[in-house]
Amino acid sequence: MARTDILKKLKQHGVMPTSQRIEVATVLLARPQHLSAEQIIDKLNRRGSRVSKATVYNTLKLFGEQGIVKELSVDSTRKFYDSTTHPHHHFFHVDSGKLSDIPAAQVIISGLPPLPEGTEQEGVEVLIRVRDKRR
Amino acid sequence: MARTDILKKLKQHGVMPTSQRIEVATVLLARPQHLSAEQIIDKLNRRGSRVSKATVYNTLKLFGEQGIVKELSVDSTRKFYDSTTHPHHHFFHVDSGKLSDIPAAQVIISGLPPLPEGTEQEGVEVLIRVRDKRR
DNA sequence: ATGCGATTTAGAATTGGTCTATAATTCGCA
DNA sequence: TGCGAATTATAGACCAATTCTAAATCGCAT
Repeated sequence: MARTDILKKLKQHGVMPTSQRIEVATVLLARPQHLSAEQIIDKLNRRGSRVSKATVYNTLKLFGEQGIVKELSVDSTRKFYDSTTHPHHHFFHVDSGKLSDIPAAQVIISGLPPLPEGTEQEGVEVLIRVRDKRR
Repeated sequence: MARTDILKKLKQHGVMPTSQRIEVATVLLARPQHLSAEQIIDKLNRRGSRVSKATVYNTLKLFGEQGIVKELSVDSTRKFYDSTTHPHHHFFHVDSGKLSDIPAAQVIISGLPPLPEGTEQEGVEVLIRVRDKRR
């Protein structure tokens, strides 16, 4: 994603594009991927960007709230940040801890009961837990 | 769940029924529910059972491994322990942090892609995120 | 240049959970 | 019934991810 697109995206979502936010966005939005905060910090350091840990966390939280990225709670030891925000599902590889995407487009879930009284739906997530085939 | 049933269940799953394990099982398996470790510790204390924090965690982990309860990672701040172990899905109420069950029986998911190469399926979880209806 | 709100920062604090070393309990068995 | 071995329980130290705090810095309109 080009720098100008990043800038546009931040503005579209009402986020002031500071240099640290641009750095974080550049790393995470580079491609469809799922990264933990720690992985993002590593990548930033490797690029030579000096962004503090606190800022990375603040920024990721802000991006999540503004819909620039999607927070995933798959593994209770850490959060993942997904650069793909449109609805989709995941495979979770339990041996490696890695996620991969399942496009939501053709997935149909039927036979669900009505939502609990007084609630409205916010999202549906399908998680398919897979492991290395043992033979 | 009566004490004798608890005893039977622990034995069936190859878990030696010590008094602490019976206490924890009694609290969690009382009904279909989703409790965090902290909630379980509270309930134990309120009943007057003195079981250490470490033992509660050890026990819950053991129960999870032996299929007596199911560990859920829905909210990345903590784990939930589900007294219902047969396959099913969940509503997650984002405002209250509470879970409720969706029987898996009649839910059908179609249009899923093949599993990633070299992997086999371990489980499927559908999570429907709901919030209070705003009007 | 100056002031001011927003942002960033280092490091402390918090939280959920695990580890370690010790103490207590239980088991197999003579 | 009693003893050593093995298993389990415990307090408290420890750990990793994340959040908080309070001070420093930035961007920019005056």
